[in-house]
Amino acid sequence: MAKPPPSAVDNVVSLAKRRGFVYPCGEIYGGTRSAWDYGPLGAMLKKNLRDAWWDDIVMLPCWGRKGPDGDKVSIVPLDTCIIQNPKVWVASGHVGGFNDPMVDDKETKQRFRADHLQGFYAGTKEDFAAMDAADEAVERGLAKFNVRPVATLIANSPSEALELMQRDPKLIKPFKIVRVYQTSSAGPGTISVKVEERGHASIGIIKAVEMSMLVNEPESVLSPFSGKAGALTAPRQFNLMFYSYTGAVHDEATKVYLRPETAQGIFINFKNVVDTSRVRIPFGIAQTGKAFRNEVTPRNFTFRSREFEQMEIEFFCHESDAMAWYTFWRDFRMEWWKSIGLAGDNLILREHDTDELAHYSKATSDIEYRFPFTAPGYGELEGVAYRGAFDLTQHTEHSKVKLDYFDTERGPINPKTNLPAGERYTPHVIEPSAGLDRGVLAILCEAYTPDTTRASGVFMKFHPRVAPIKAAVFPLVNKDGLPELADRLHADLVKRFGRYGLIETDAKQSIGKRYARMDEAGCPFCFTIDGQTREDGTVTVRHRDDQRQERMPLEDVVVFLERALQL
RNA sequence: GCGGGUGUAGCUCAGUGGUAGAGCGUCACGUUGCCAACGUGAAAGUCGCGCGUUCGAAUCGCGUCACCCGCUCCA
Repeated sequence: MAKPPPSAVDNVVSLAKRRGFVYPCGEIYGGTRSAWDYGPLGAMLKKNLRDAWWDDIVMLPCWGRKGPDGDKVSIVPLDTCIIQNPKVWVASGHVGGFNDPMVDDKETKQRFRADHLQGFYAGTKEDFAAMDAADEAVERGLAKFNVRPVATLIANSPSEALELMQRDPKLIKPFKIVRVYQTSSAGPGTISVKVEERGHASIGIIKAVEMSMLVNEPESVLSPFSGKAGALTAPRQFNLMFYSYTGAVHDEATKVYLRPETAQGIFINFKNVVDTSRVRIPFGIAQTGKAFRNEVTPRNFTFRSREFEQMEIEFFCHESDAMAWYTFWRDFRMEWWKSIGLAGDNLILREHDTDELAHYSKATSDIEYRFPFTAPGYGELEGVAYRGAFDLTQHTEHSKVKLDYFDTERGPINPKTNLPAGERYTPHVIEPSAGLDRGVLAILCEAYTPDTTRASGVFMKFHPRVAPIKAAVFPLVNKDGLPELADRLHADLVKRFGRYGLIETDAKQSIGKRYARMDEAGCPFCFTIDGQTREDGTVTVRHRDDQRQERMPLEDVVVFLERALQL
């Protein structure tokens, strides 16, 4: 069959549906393109991951660890609107940069509008041995020159491109334009010229690079920056922001955008936070929330979807300390992902090359996970970017509101007071920006552990901290007073741990089947009440990962779980 | 968006023109003595959707939608 072989991610998708982690969105109406809903266990898993981030960033930043300045890390939370003043997205660059078909130069990382590409093509000197032959060819209307690409220019039109070439002949070296024909036999919108190449005459044409060429034969298009063939990506529509309208009248004046990232809500509230919460630089602002991007091609299960949740920190500091904070955050965030269960070789830290950086960034690294669908490559979980003062500067320019900071601990020492005179500056920003849904997906993929030796054939090896089901209590058989004992232990555990996750109990069917069911749901511990429990008050705990069993007194169960769940 | 492929029960799939199927899962009852045991029974699909061909379509044709793989978006 031509059907593609089931991939590792297919198995994860299948289990996710079967056990209620992830459902296709809008399924009963035929689905919504690449959108997914979280089922009971998935919603729990996602909440646990979000809470873990919140706890370790906002409640006890970096586990109480000290920053590079020797003080404990200071973070305050924020929760800003999905729909902001549209000017926010103009200032951030999202409106201007993402509404036209764009092309990237893969090598120089430069981006420009695809419809601004003008190509210059020339015939070979063999075709036109003499100047006169060239004139004759054009006059006779021989449209089908055997031309080859010489250069690509960025200009609004072929005539503007011609002007550029005439002003700067080096652009099309070694060709020289010796005559511009008034009419072109090569079609409308095309300029025909006579050129000279090292003494030989030839014909040249200037015309817009066709979109279809960028898509179908990128090798025949030269980069306007490097001149290399095939260096450009296909044109892409970057109208990535969703929009709507406020009020009943729908026109441009009432148009609003759904945020494509939560970060801008933080930047525009920088002054509010500084003025009202007694924070002092260095400090960070943290926020989780949904963001929306009208992706051209959402794909790979929940990896790239149009609606996704972010967990973002904007950490503000003085420029002189920024690199130290960048390194600190990069390393801490990597350590954090390891701590919640992505501890294996599938997680890597990748520092961006200098030519890969955005123009305003001095350093950026990605924390990447080797998903089944990216293997042997990796997909980004979190980006840690040193963004300089770019964002605050942009918003200052557009809003005319100064987003700077007066630092009383800096500046030259005032000899009279023997205190620093203070320094006013625009803070630099380190941005650790993580994808919550991607984190959940990575955890699902990492946890998925085939094991042919056990009945379920697979188990979900969730770290206890994020596992949706924290524990289960089973009577070995559904009689002889065992269910009553199980109910009692279950009630105790629910009372103590119910706020952190599900505590299951089940008396039906064989014990093996119930263990198997918990394996697939990723429950780390099963406590089983048996005949011996009635005699000496002990239960067995069954460990999910190695199926090991140990016996412990009933009264030790709570402490055991507290330790295992890191509470 | 382009190219290739796939849509049948919760999951995995069989069925190629003639009454809609299996395994697993789910639920109920019985049984049970530590890893999906067993028995009996039940619920569950207008075969992705629409139009066409045909006496008759899950099956053939066209269209459409969704998903998967490749190119691109990088939270």
